[in-house]
Parts: sequence; C-alpha cells; structure tokens
Amino acid sequence: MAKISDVAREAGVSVATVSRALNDHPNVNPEYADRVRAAAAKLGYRPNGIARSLRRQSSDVIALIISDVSNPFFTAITRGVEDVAQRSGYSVLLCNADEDSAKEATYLRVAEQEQVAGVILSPHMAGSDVSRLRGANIPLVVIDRPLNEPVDSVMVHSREGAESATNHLLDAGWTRPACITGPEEAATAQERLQGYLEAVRQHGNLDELFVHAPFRQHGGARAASELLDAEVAPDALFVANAQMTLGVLDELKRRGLRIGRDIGIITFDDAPWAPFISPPMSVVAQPAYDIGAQAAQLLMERIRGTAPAERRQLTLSTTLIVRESSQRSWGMR
Amino acid sequence: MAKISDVAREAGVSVATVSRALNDHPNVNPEYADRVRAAAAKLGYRPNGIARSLRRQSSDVIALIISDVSNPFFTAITRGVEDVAQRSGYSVLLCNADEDSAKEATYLRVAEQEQVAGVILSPHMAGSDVSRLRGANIPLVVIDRPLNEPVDSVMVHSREGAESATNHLLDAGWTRPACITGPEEAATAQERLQGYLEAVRQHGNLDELFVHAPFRQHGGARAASELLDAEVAPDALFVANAQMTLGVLDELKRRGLRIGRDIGIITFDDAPWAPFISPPMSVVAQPAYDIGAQAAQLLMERIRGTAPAERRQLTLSTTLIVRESSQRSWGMR
DNA sequence: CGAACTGAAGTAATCGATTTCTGGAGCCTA
DNA sequence: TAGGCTCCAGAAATCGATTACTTCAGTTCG
Repeated sequence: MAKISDVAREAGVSVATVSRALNDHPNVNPEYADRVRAAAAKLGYRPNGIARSLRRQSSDVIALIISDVSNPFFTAITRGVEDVAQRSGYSVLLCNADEDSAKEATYLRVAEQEQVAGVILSPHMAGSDVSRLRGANIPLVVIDRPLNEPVDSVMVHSREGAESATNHLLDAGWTRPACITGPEEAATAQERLQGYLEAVRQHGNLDELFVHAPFRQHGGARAASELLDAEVAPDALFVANAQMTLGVLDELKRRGLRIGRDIGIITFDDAPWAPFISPPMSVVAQPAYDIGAQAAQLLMERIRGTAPAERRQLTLSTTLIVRESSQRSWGMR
Repeated sequence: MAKISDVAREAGVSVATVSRALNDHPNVNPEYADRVRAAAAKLGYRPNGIARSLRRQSSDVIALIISDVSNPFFTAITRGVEDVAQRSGYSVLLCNADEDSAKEATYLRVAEQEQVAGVILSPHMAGSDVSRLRGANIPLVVIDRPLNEPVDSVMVHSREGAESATNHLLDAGWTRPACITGPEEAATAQERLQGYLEAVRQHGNLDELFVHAPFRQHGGARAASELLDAEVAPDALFVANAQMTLGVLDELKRRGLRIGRDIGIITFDDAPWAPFISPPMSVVAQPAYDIGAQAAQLLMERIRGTAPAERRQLTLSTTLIVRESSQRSWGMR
C-alpha cells in the first residue's frame, strides 16, 4: 500500500503538504494541491485509517450494539441508524451482543479500542457497565432499554403499549388473558408486564397470569407450554416480543389450539410476517426505524458537540394494529 | 485513559518492559511482571487497540459484509461466523451493504482502513472490486455469491435446490409453474432461475415463465403481480428468496387467491415464520449457519497462515422441506 | 527603509503501542 | 583474567498519519 510519504515523493513536496492538500486545509497553493491529488490518484493512495485515528483520537465509524440480530425489530432500527449516519459521513459497525452480557462487554471493549466516534447501545441490563466509554470520552446513546446512567436515550412507551394490547384483548371478549414476557432483568420485559398487570387490575377480579422467559422462540414455546398446562389455562395471550410469538405459535399448533376460537393472541412488534400467518396477527407496533434514526441523530449532535450538556430522553409511542388473531369472532360463523 | 507510560511509571519500569510483561514474552523477570500486572490493574489500563494495530499492522476483528440485515438467511450466517470467530478470539463487525454496490464499496474501504484481520463478504455482484483488500494483504472469504477472483468461497448448490423445488411443484400436480427470481446481476438469482428452467425443460412443452425483481418484499409483490396479470397466468410459483415471498403473499392475498387451491408456492430459504403461515410454506432450506461457520473457519486458517496456497471452494447442499403450500390437495376435501 | 505581518512550505513532535537495538551484570571457560 | 555467553532491562526506532512550530519570501505600512 502506498503511504503518504510515497505520495509526497511522487509529488515532490513534503508529507505535511500532502496531508493538508488532501484534507483541503486553507493556505495550500492550488497548483501543489493539484499535483498532490494527481500523485495520490496515480499511486492509488488511501490514508491509513488506523494511523489517522491514532493521531486524531477518533474515527468516522460508529458502533451499534444490538441485543439480537435475528430480531427484525433490531434490524429495522439498524436501517434507521444507517440512513442518518451515512448522511453525516459515518459508517456503522453492527455488533450482535446476542442477549449476552459477556458479548456485550466484549463489543464495548472493541468500540473503545477502535476509538469509534460514538456508540448506540441497547443494553442487556440496566446495570451494563459503560464506564470505559465515558473514560474514553466516547459519546453514547442508549436505545430500547434504560441504563442506570444519565445518558441520552430513545425509548418506547412499552407500558402503555402493553396496557392497550391487554385492554384490547379484554374488550374483544377474552376473559382470562395471560402475559408472556422476557427475562426479569430486561426492563422492557418488566414494563410490558406492568402494562399487562395494570390493565388486568383495572378490570377487577381477574387472575394475574404471567411467565418470564428468554426473548427467543424457544422461550415463547416454553412459556406458552407452562401457561397452558396450568389447571385453569388462559384463553388469551399477550406476548412481549415477536420472536417469542413464533415459539408460542409452535406450541399452539402442537396442541391443536385454534387461534381466534380457542385462544386469542396479540404480540409486541410488527414483524414482516405478522399479516401473513393465519389468522393475521394483531400487534403493538414499535416505530423501530424512527428509534434508530432518532438515536443516530442524537449521537451525531453529541459527536459534533452541538448537543446541550444535559441528557435528552425521547420516548416514542407504539401503535396498536388490530388484525384477527386477537378477535373472538374469527373462525366462528 | 491510562496509557502504557502511566503503567510504566506506576510500576517503576520502562514501557518496553510493560509491553513485554503484558504480552507475556519470555525473558521477563517474574517479579517485574507481577508488579506490572498490579500497576495495570490498579490504573485500569487497557492497551489502545488503534496504536497496537498501527504497530502490528493488523487487529483482532474481522468484518462480515452481508447483503441485507433484514434477511434472516444472512443473520443466520452471522451466528455461524460469530461462533467460530469468537472461539478464536476474534470479534465480528457486521456491515450491511444493503444490496447496494456503493455501500459495499464503502464498507470494503472501512475494512481496509481499519486493518481488520480478515473479511467475509457476500458480494453484490461477481464484479465487485476487492483489489484493495488484496493490496492491503487482508484475507477474504466469499459467501453465497461468487466473485470473479480466485478466493476461498462457501456457496450453496442453488441450481440443484431450485431444480428440485420446481420438480416438486410439477410432481405435486401443478401444470404451469413460474419463477420469481432476484435481479439479473445477482448470481444466485441466475442459478435459481437456471434450476427452474432445467426442470421445466425436462418436463417438455411447458412455458418458461419468470421475472427478475429486487430480492425484497416489494420486489416479490411486483413480480407476482406481473405474472398474475399475464394472459395465461401461472398456477404455481417458485420464489427465489424469503423476503420476496412475503411480497408474493401480500399480492396473493390482495387478489384473493388461495394457496394450495388456486396456486401453489415454494420458496428458497427456511425463514422462521415459514411453518406458521397458512398453509405452511414449503421451502428449499439453505444451511445458513454452516455457511457462516465454514467461511469463518476458512478465514481463520488464512489469517493464521495455515491454509494451503490454492483457493478452497466449498459448496453445501440445500434441503427440500415439503410442507403444504406446494401441495395441490390442501384445502380440497 | 525597516518593522510587522501574511501566506505557504518544510521540519519535527505527536498519538500509544511494539520491537529492535544496545548495554550491563553475572557466569563459565580457556 | 580476558573473552564469550546468556538474561534482562532500558533507550530508541517504528507504524503512518496530523499538526504545532519554524522558516522564508513577499507585502504592507508607519
């Protein structure tokens, strides 16, 4: 690889001049600048990003650390992040923490070591340790789940979404709704459960049925199985995430339960497949793309230093999309 | 952030000794080594990865550049890559080229600039320019789609998969199968089309019906619409990717066509939702996880220098999974 | 006319690690 | 006792850029 000194030799100037010309600093003789550009093009010179980062103490990539690549919610966020980052000239490195604190820590370390310009993180737990980022002065924006630190964040009104989903189930005529939520340490799991509980309590003398499980397909299957094995099984399910819902569907199928007739179901996250299963799945949709876009926006402002000192906390709203899986009438005629 | 000279001062030794102690070189007085480790721990020292990479001319991260994060096929690959990379002590930076040559070029540049230890790429086109990686001496493994360069690769027998899918459609009693495939520049799109054509030709006097479209949901919808608007519409569809299939389903629904009765359908890729739509979707499953794992394995060997000089080309097989969407009987009783 | 200023180039310090080179201490051997 | 080894630590070079500082020529102005 050609380096800056090669370009300097080729153009017959000093390395400082090459650097200045290529970064279009003021006060460079245009004629020299042209010569430098020609030499650089001829040699196929590309500045070594590592050396540049070392000197500048920052690079033009940001890290996006998400909880689970295979969850469409997070990949939709990714799109939002990429679009606004790219517009500001930043590249996005995606890191899959895979709902695992150890992997998350690894990627936070990588982010620090690689001196990324900023990090967007969906923390595995509220207690995730981001102290090294602060130490390295790397801006951070947190998404989806809160952190026990005063940092910029973009969240969603999960509780309200869960409450309206549960109310919808009740309004539709189901009488014994249960909640399948994520692991106890996940704040979103807690909030969605809270929303469910609130709705159930408002309706009076209803049992509070819920189980915690991993935010994964197998977690949903296990949770559904547990609930349905109970002495008095629920007749409707509110599921806290789309991945789990696939597991739930599996379990319902295994047991031959017909959705809309034997059991009602509504889930968080409007996965791309939701309209196409049978019956079409009612959902609480999260504005995933916007979460990503807003988070990236906040991060860009922090990186540029145009952000106010105090933390900013955005909370976006969910949308209840009623299809058929939550309706009692379906399949009865 | 504490740096190596701080540790050296704290431990009362030179920076060279600190470096040697921390990288456990031979010939370091154990007592000094202990003192260095203690000092490093006390200061919370972590070597600056940038500086280290600059000197060592390589880092311990690899880049995985995929065509589309929102495609479950690629996220499954990601899992495979991560598992084996992690086992060898490498972190994976995921880059979403988004079926866009410009973005792909950007990420290839980033990979070069950041001096990653290696790259796994699913190239947008066979002509994608990877010359810079060769120049920078960064090992490359190509997945899913071939490249006009002699590099290690892990592919799938797409043609055979497509052929068996089409044959299955024909065997099931459909008489006018069509193929919805990806854009012409995508090799996988071509191969899947070839497989379809081969099957159709073997069966004699059948029309060859196919349309190219982007490997996306809207692409599938558009293609389906076009085919179904034809004078003599197909009675079965072989779709080249799961994303497109969602679009196809949308279009079929819009037109009120009943799968299994009015039209048969089979698709490439066993998406997680495939068993749950109605009727359950027959698919040609790709061994996505294995593709990733094998590619990472090849890459690790290249990085370690234990790989043979000549290129290695693996081609894995697909599996036909017959569910119900492809069967003629469904819905008739 | 000389001091002060400006523009544009080069020299060298710098970022933070790794690694080569250099040299001193201790030991062995002829 | 001199010469040759080995072990180990520090000094300094190195990776490839950016940038503070220096230098010099040409201009402006009192």
